Amino acid sequence: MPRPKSPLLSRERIRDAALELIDAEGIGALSMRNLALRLDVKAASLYSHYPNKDAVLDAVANLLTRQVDTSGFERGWRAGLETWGRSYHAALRGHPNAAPVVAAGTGRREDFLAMADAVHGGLVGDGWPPRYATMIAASVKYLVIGAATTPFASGFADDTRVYFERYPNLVQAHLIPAHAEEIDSDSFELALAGLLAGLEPLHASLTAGERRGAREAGR
Amino acid sequence: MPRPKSPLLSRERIRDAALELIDAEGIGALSMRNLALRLDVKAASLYSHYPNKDAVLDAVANLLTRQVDTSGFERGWRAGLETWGRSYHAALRGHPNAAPVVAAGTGRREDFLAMADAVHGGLVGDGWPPRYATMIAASVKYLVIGAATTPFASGFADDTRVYFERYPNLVQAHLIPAHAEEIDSDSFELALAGLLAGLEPLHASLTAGERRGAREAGR
DNA sequence: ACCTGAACACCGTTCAAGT
DNA sequence: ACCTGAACACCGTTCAAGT
Repeated sequence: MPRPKSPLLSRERIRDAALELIDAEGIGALSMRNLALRLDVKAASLYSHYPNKDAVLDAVANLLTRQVDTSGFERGWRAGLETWGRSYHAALRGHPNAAPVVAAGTGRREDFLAMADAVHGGLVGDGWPPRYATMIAASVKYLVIGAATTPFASGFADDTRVYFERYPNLVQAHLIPAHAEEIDSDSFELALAGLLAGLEPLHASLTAGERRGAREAGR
Repeated sequence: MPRPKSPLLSRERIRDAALELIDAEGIGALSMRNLALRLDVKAASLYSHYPNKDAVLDAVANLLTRQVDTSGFERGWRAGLETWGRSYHAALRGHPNAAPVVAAGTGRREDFLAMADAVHGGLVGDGWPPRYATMIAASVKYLVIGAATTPFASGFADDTRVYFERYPNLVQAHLIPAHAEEIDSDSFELALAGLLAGLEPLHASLTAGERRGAREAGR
């Protein structure tokens, strides 16, 4: 049945189906043939809408990136980083199987660049010199990506008894799967809070004159 | 030429060749057929030494994990985390193409568990309650994995002029490829220093009595 | 313009066969 | 025990053909 009068596919439908497939069966299950099957279509048809598989993955990554909130910088650099970090983290934790997709190849994705630009602007706008703004944005991103792609507690074997003899220090609550998610989110919050607390004196040590100079040079 | 008197392959030779291949051509180039080619052998031969491709990748990950130094905790929790974080980061940055391999599936790898156990023991031994030890170890791991798998500056297009119009805030030094590596390592150091500085008052707020109690309950 | 069938060059893995 | 050839069920991608 070639060339139906109303198209069977669209870029959005393909992208959404790809995310569903990743959520349900993991990144390993996302093949062009498998994706086509889900859309009641043949694999070759997808190439009428995306040039290749990577482009489909980019569309998924952009979709998730657009959920990230960078509006908090209106209330200062600290509130901005908190809002950004938490919403970024939440977007990835909402689709854990897709997190590595979002983490990869960030540098040439449209919506990632828009996000990075907003964050950098927010930091420079509240007095951080551009070079610090770059490093601080990178730091928070490291935490988000690390937390989303390798949650600490998950991945341990379900049968914790295996560990008892060889790894005495690890036999703690964090090996109990039921606590895993809570410990992961608490760890992210602790790290974010710790980092922001550690940056506070650095920001304070910038004199009013240095802050103004940084703001002017930043644009 | 089946069954030579002295074996052509060994687990170590296969694992080392896999790392070389990943370093030279990236993770995408590591196929069993390609790996076998490099060892002057057929793909099926590899299955006499490893049950599957994942096991080869685990061997590579374990090799890199064994380079990580957890001895610093003898000089206190802060020195321990610095030594651990830096050596972990350095091990992954030395093989950037392999970093995602090390990041994945950590929970059931022998050498990762030994490392995590040493870190946890070092933190609890210097007064952190077990639950905090878990979260702090997770935090530093997040930074290391995030920094190693998605270096901030890399991945931007070489031609930075593309960004000028649309992303005014991003047109800074960090878009210059020559500075990328320096900014990445500086960012990691800033994040680690910030996090440790932020944790200091938390550790100090634990009274001597609470510290003793934590140490006793931690084993 | 949009979908299909068939083909190409790849994969990971298995297994009987050789020594 | 260790290596091979051949096969299986998969991949991503291309392209002529159909309407």
